[in-house]
Amino acid sequence: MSAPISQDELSRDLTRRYIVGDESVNSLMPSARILAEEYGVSRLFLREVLAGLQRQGLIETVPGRGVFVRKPHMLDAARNVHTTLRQSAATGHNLIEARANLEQETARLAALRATDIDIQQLEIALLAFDNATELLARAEADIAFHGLLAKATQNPVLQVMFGSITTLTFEIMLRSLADPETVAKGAPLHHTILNAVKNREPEVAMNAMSQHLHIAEDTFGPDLEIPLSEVAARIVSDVLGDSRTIHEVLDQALKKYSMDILR
Amino acid sequence: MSAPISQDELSRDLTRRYIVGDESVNSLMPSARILAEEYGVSRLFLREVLAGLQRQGLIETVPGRGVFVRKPHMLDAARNVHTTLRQSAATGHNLIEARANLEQETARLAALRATDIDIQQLEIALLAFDNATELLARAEADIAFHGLLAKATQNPVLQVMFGSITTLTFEIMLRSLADPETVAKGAPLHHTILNAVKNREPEVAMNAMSQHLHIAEDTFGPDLEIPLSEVAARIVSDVLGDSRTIHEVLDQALKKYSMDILR
DNA sequence: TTATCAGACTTGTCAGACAAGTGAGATTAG
DNA sequence: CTAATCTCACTTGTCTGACAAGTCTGATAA
Repeated sequence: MSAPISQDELSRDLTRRYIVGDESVNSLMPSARILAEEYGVSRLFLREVLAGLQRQGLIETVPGRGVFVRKPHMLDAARNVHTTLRQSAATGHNLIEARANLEQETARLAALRATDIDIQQLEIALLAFDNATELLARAEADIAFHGLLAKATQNPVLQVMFGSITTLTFEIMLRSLADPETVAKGAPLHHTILNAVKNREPEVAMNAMSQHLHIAEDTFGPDLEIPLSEVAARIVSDVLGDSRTIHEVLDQALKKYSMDILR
Repeated sequence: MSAPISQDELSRDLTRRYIVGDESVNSLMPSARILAEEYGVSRLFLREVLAGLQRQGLIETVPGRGVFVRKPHMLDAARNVHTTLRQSAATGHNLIEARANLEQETARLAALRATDIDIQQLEIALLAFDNATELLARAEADIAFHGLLAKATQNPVLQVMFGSITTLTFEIMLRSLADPETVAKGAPLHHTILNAVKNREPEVAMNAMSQHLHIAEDTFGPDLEIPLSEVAARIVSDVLGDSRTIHEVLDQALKKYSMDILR
């Protein structure tokens, strides 16, 4: 007589057995039917556990094929954080304040630690930003540039912290970058930052980032103090329509610029 | 003839209908049977959608009672981020670097904006920290103190960013606070920080926080450069055993100190 | 007035079934 | 012999109907 296993226990056990170390990534787990039988639970019960693991980005279930082990992506975590932020009363001012602190340090550390590959990828993103004619393409290149800087710090914790506000940041970029004046004033600072990273000048990179982030403050005007949730919802539906979610767009954009952070 | 609704669409529609604004919090949603019938989907399908909303902390299903609307808690987001961090190669050095940047700014802003209530709650947490005899109790008070500082910034974005590394931070605290010397050196700085907050001295608060965070660096020694996931897993099983998860403990601890951030 | 209890709810779980997608191996046409 | 096709055994996704367990309400009885 053994007590029935809980979802949490089963989840932990599956993780221990199949999701450990990098060598297990992309491997195929036993089918849900077999696992359910093995643990003496119904397939439905096991499915709920698998759904939990999938939301954490640990696995991916493919219809007709099976369950694959995956390495969690920065954005897997970001998705849920975004919900919390959307429900909060956070304003544009709050976001800029938080970003300023995080990204100044990010720029500083990137200037100290960026690898040649990091710099190459930053150049690609920056070129795409300059050449972009569409709002969406410009925003994609912009968020990629900032994300790649986070990657260049070589610090996973900073990357995840940046990831946690990435979706909201992207939404706000869609607003800022619609204003030509903001683009005109902000674009040169991207180059200043990248040059400082190349020349290993942490202080220069940090200051340029500070200026860059505070440009948005001017253009936002009165919107700076109203909840971002309202602003963001309106922008997203305007730019994307109802076909694609913000997460899908963002996921695709980051892949495009080799932003395989933490993957 | 209408196309069958997707989980995402249903999720969004439910959110729009029942989970908007603060007045809907704690309200009771229609039963799963009724909702399923209304949308023309099976109860199972609707359950999966509800499970997704529950994981985001937007609702809470109570057996025998129904589905209640909830406001997402800082830790709802933290749970998933923690998974990503655990799977990453983050080291103690990475965490301290990220915390130093975030929490120095947090201390500075708290000194500028803390309300009387914030200060009262900080005092309670600090008193509990000083009087704690057990390791777990000390860690609970410690994480609460730092979380309350984040709350005192009045910035939801900073709170969520702190939340995203709270679980990992808590795990590491369980290690640091086991060392008497670290406790002896760190404890006075808590008082320095709180006094600076009371006296509205942002620079003093920031510097004290900086010192406080870098004390841990000395005690970690060689462990500073090995993946935190290994260190954390060992500590947690030692202190908690297998009965309670780290999330349960943390959730309870934060409730104890009125850390109803974002709730 | 108070205590008890039956019944009508709720969510959680189960078993069995079928649809849709995938892939490998057998089969067939060239 | 080669290559295209097809069958079939897998996979996950979903549905239906059923029952257990918890909870609340209101009628009933002491």
